Parts: sequence; structure tokens; C-alpha cells
Amino acid sequence: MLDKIYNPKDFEENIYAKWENEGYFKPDMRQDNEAFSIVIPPPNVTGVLHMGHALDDTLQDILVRYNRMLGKKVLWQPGTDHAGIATQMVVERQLAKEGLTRHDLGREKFIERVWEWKKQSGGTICRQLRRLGASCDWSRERFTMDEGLSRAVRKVFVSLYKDGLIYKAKKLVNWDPKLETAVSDLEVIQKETVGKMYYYKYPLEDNPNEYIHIATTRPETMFGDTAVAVSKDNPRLAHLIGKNCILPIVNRVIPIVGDDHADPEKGTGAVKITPAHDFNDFEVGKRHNLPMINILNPDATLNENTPYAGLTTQEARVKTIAKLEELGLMEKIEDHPMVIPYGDRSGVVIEPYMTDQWFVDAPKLAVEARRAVADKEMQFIPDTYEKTYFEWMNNIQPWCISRQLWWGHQMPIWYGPDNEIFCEEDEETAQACADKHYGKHVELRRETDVLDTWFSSGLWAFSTLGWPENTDYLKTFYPTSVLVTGFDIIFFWVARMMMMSMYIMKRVPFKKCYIHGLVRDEQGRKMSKSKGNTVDPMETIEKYGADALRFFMAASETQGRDINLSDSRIQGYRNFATKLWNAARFCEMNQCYAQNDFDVHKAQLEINRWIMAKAEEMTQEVTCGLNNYRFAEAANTVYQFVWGTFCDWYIELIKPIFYGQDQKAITETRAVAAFVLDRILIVLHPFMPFVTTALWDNLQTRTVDLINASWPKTESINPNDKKQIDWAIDFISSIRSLRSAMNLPAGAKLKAFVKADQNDREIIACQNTLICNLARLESLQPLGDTPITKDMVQTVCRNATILIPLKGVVDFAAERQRLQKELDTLNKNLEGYARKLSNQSFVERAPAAVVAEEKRRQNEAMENKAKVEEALARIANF
RNA sequence: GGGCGCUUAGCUCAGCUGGAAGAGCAUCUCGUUUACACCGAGAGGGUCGGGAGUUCGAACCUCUCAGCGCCCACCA
Repeated sequence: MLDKIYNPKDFEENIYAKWENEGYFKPDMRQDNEAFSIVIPPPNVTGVLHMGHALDDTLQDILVRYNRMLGKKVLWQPGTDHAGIATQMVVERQLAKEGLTRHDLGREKFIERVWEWKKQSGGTICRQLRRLGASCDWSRERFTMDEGLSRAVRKVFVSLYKDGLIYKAKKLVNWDPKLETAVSDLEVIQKETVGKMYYYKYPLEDNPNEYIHIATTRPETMFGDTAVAVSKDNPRLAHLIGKNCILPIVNRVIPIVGDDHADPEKGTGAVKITPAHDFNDFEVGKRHNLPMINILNPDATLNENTPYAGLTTQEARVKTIAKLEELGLMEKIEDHPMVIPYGDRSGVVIEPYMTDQWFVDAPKLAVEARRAVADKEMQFIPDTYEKTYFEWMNNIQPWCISRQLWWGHQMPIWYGPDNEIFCEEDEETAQACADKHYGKHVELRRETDVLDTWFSSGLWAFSTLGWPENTDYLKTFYPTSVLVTGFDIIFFWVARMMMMSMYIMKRVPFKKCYIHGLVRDEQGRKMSKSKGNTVDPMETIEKYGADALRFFMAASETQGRDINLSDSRIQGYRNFATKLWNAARFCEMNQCYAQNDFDVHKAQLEINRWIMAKAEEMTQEVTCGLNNYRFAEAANTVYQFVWGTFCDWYIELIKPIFYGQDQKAITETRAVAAFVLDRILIVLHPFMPFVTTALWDNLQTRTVDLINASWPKTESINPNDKKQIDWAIDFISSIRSLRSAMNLPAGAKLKAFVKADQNDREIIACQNTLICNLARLESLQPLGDTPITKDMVQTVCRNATILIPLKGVVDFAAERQRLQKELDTLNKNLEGYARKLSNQSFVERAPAAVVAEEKRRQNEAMENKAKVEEALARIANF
């Protein structure tokens, strides 16, 4: 017996536990059926579930469950990411509370501490994913720093290195002075700010009374200046090229060079060149062989190459300006809109900084990654993201993969006594190589840098399946079927996976990539902890159940658009689950079980043939929606069917059958109702796995668990099966509408007459009880010879005229108004039809079916107009 | 500067190949009918951002203007 109230808390967790215990999330490797696989975008191991995960993982679970029901061999590969910078920062923050830094602990102890933290808070997000209903194969859970994946990382690294695709170089990189590490271009966020532009001048060497005027936003970097550039095409300044000027304060002589980087239109036309601290200047410096002077310490304070060693850039800036003023070289300071680079994790200003770093030759790897998408081996959905992808791949820069952090994959690089590099998968091999190289045993020093987190996640699609071993899982599930993720990590992750997979596996990591938007707050603002507008999915689940949250995500997911969270909508989907629950209770109360001796496809009753056809139609639409990644369409189709068709009409329409005496009709209807309810549970299961399972299990006789039930195969629909009941529904609605317009209480049982053609009269005869019941009529009969009187109110439905005698209660003035309004609408429509049909080119050029339909509408409207006019005439004088 | 997207009912949004404008919420009016008040019945509400074009026909295609948003690059 079902409880009277739908309470998801009663069963959601138990159901999940059962699925997991039964091993239902594991693919059956003995079978030889089609494979379907998804690798989860690994969440940060120490993270907690947010609404973005709820969306991402709901969509994946829907696909996974759908494909499982299609009978495929399904793997949803779960796991977590070590999230280098993020995790290290969390632990460092903890240490800070104890008044410690990571340096106080030392590398080894610090890493131990991070592992401890991972152990302590690592399981949270996976438990939360379970609560959401995610049917991942947890027995295969992986971690980017577990033994297997670490081995994959080392192997890929060595391979790339030996192929010359990883190299070490001293280059300008984005330096995060807080974390004291290099970061990649993608980890830098440009922010608009109003800064200052400083105009000042450098005296010329050969004539200190003459000056070259320059403009800069960062005067303190002048100590790193090794030239001033002007354009060769600058008529005002070109004559200075080849001369020298004197860098004030430090009185260093630097050349004035000719370079097109200096735009005559911008600033003063002369640019100070600081090759070690500006990406453009770095290029200029290379072109002119300029020295590169590093003026910063790793924490972005100025170093001993400047007069202001130890000061921050801001402090040094103040001093520099003051000194320049003192020397009479400062000219003016103006407000200047500019963009400043910030570290997306640390939030501090990023400095271009000269260091030794390791790079992946991304431009080379991008070639195959780009081709695979161009050749549709991997398809973006929606496909517009293809452009974004190509755009980036076409302009890709070398990928800086070294991080001066402690938490992460330490690079498999060892240095010999003379800094000779040995790149091998493990220390022994490296040692052996080194010993052989030097002809004696040598001490090796391991590279201390770790790898960018995205290096290991880039291998995720194959490393989690067992690579480098050629496992059954790898053979079966690679390439994976689809990757589901947000647009924000297309470059970080999708592109890197493409590059790494094409390089290692020579095949795409996934055949499709479904990109969804962001989950925003109710007002459409981005959710962030700092704004305090985040909503915890666990609280939502607590309040409304996981099914409601899931359904919200699915029903809101339309391609290429962000989702605004809406509590009222989530509540609405909880109500939807309640509605379904109650419909199931109705079926239970009326013993709607599958009847062994009755084949629902042979149903006789119109009402049953109708719902069977509608159910089939719904199934086909949902299937089509899921096949095309149209989650909202699929979800809304089931919703409309369950509520608008099954509950609002079918259940109401079959009540008279159950309350009647016709045993044959009751048996048939029980079987059909049970069948359709089952159909609902099956089709709805991927979206709302819990409530559907609870209802499915309510029937003791199940031979298969819902999660493993077969997705229905498409059957043909006979349009005739729908006609009668569709007509009856229109008819009932017309009467209800009339009753409401007439203010007739529901209790008032009315007699109704109908003037209709033979066909419609037959339907009325067949469906008389049903119509009377739902329209609350005492009787419904053909008008025949009954005279039409002034106190009969009238409405039309399709071609039929409905007349209801209301002795003495008709407000004629109001009735005239109502009829007049109907007449006005009809006239307006008729004008439209006439305009179209009198248009010669419409009649000639539009498809015949469209023209015929227009004609039919015109005829119907004309007939109805006559009827309304009649009714008006009847009461004209009252 | 380059690219992408959005503008449809009071609100949040559907509307796939062009063929009479839809949903949920909100609003109004009825209603304790034996699945459900987390409910039922009915109703109101839109010149689909403006303009032009293509077409027999445009929310949908093209151009243009306006507003909003995102991504990438750059600004000494």
C-alpha cells in the first residue's frame, strides 16, 4: 500500500543503497552488446556539490539511465581531481590559522597534510552525488593522483618529452606572486580598471637638455628598461633612432630603437621597453637583442636590481614618481582605463616574469585535435561551440605546465651533475640512464616543479579506463560516447583532452561533447560565495527531494542557455511527483494490475485505445528528445502527459467505468491503466529515478527492477484511436466553459441538447455517460424536434451546437454580450480566411493541404457564425 | 578589435526543417465530486525589441538599428 503522502525522504536513500548493493551501476562485461560510456568531469576531491554539479551530473545520469534501459552496456566512470592550486590553497589557509606556512612544514610534511585533508573531506562530494541519484560505477572510482593515474601521467610526460613535445625554456610567463608559481594563460583573468597613465621624460645621452617623452602605466618598471622604442615611420621621433638616452634615477644608458611596436598614435609615440616584465616588450627585446633585467623577487617585491629593493610595486611606484618629480622629469598623470591581469585562484595581480618553465608544444598537438573536430569525429552539441574551439586552437600558445607548487604530480625529470636532463618514468630508470651517460654513478636531483592540474585531467578519458594497460574496459568503452560539461572549461579541459587523447590514443576521447550553461540565481546573477547568493543543492534535496531538483534541471536545460534557479519551479516539480504518486494510488485502489489474459494492445474501449495512442506518442517524443539531447523537451513532454493527459483526463474518464458494473470493461481498463502507469514510470525514470522506482516496487510482482527495465520500442499509432476521445474532450471543455460563463454551480445538474451531424451524434451516443459525468450533465440528447427557446443558452464545439435550457435564470443582457463577443472573434477570423483565400498566389503556391485546411476553417467559422447569429436573434428582444 | 548569444504574456522561459502564438509561476472567478488543496474547473493577459527586405505566408530566413550578456585578444 502506498502512503497517502509522497515523502521522498522516506525512500530516496534506501533505493539508492539497493541499486548500489545490487551492483546495478556496473556494466555486464560478459555481454556483447553495444557500449555506452561517460567519464564524469572529476570534481575537486575536497569540494562540495554545487548547483553546477547538480545540473551537469543530472544530465549525465539521465543519459546513462536512458542508455542502460536501451539495453546497452553502460559505464559511467566516476572520480575526483586533486585540483592542485585549489587544494593547496585550502590547506595553506588551514595552516595560516595555526600561524604556519607550508615552508614551516617542509614539502614532505606538507604533502602528508594535504593527503590527510583529502582523506578527511574527500568523500563528501561523492556521497552527495549518490544523494542526487547519480548511477556511477563507484567500484571504479579513480583519483587523478592515485597510483594508476600517476603512472599514466608519467608515461605520457616521458613520451611527450622524448617526442620533443615537452621542453624547458626560460620565458616570460604569467607569475602569481601570492602562490609564487607560474600559471597558464587560461588561469589569468583580465579585469577592467581605471588606472593612471604617467607621462615623463628621459634625457638624451648626447644632449641632456633634450628629452624623449614616454608614457607608461607602470613607472616602477623603468628599472628594467633596456631601451626606448619609436616607430621608424614616426616623422617626429624617427630621427632619434640609434641615439641613446639616460634612464633617470639609476643613470643607465639605454638605446632608442626603431620598432613598429611603438604606435605613433598612442601615448607619446615612444615606448619604454622592459623585456623582462612585459610580453610585448619581451618580443621587442628579442628582435633587438636587448638585455633582460629582472627587477622583481618571486613575491613581486622589487629586487636588488633597483633602488627600491624590498618594496612592493605600489610602494616603489610612489617613490619612483616622487623621485622623477624631484628631478623635474615628471610631466603629467592622467586617468587611464586599462585591464589588469589577476590570478583566477589567488586574486592577486599577475606579473610577467622571467623564469625557467616547462612547456607543452600545444600548437603541434592542436593539429590533430582540430582535425578530429573538423572531420566530425567529435561533435559539439550545440555545434556553435565548434567555432569557439577552432578559434582557440588556431591561436593556441605553448602550454606552461610547470607549477612551483607542492601538491600535484611531480615531474618525472632528473638532473645530472651538469644539469643534464633525464626524463624517465621512474627514478631507477633515470638513475640507470644517468650512470650510463656519465659512465659512473652520479647523484641525481629531481625537478621540484609539479604539473598543472589539467595535465592529468587531460588524460582522464583513457587513464581512468586502465591505460596504459590495454584493459577490457579500455577496449570496450573508449572512445567514450559523450562528454557533458560547462562551456567554462572548454579550453581548460575539453581542448586538452582532445590534444592528449589524439596524441596517445590516436582517437577522440569522446564522440560527442554536450555543452551546457551556468546555473544562476533567481535574478539571473552568477552564483558566488562572495555574493552570498549560492544555494546548496543538498538543502534543496532535503526540502523537495532529489527527483524535484533533477527534474528542474532537465526541464530547464535548453541548449545554449543558462539556467536561473527557481525555488517555485523546483517546488512545482515536487508537486508533480506528488501528482504522480496520487495517480499511482488511484490505480492501486482500483486494482490496476497487468491482467494475464488481456493484451492491452487489443483494447476495445475508445478511452483505452485513446490513452494507449497518447502514451505511444509521448514515448516517441521523449525518445526523440533524448536522442537529440533536448532535455527540456523530453522532460516537458512527460510532464504534460502525466499531468495534462493521464491525470486530468484519463483518470477522470475511467472513473465511471470503475464505478460501474461492466466487468469486461473494468478488466480491460485496469490492464490499460496499469500499462500506461508503467509506461510513465519507465519513461520518467531517467529524470526522476527515485519516485518512479518507489512506485514500481510498490507492485510485488515485478520480475525486473525499474532501473533495468527495457525502454519501450516504437510502435505505430492509428490516428483513429484518438479521434473520438479528443472530440469528447473538446465537447466537455465547451460545456464547462459555458457553465462557468453562466455562473452555473457545479452542483446544478443540467439537461443538454446537441445539434450535430451523424458522425458526432454517434460519438455522443457512445460516450454519453462519460461526457455527462465530466461535464456534470443530467442528460445529453440530440435536439431532434425539441423547439429552441429563448432561455436556452448556446455554445458551439467544432461543428456541433450545444444548447442548455436554463429556465428563468438567463441574464439576457449578459448573454447577448457573451454571444456578441463570440461573434466578433468569428468575424475577425473570417476576415483573415477570406483575405488569404482570395489571394490568388496563396491558393496557387501554398501546398494543397494548407489551402484545404484554410478552407475547412473558413467553413466551420461560417457555420458557427450562423449559429451564433441565430442565438442572438432569439434573445434580441429580451 | 575578433567571435558567440539573447530581446516572445506581470515574472522565468519553451517554440527543432517558415504554414492559425505555448508552459510554469503570478492574477481573477468558481469549487471540500470517494487519487491528489503539493488539488480541480474556468478566465484574463502577447502588433514575438524597432525598422526594412525575401516569401503566397515570418517569432522563425536576410539586412539594419537599439538594448543586454558571455568568451577571446589588446590597449606603452
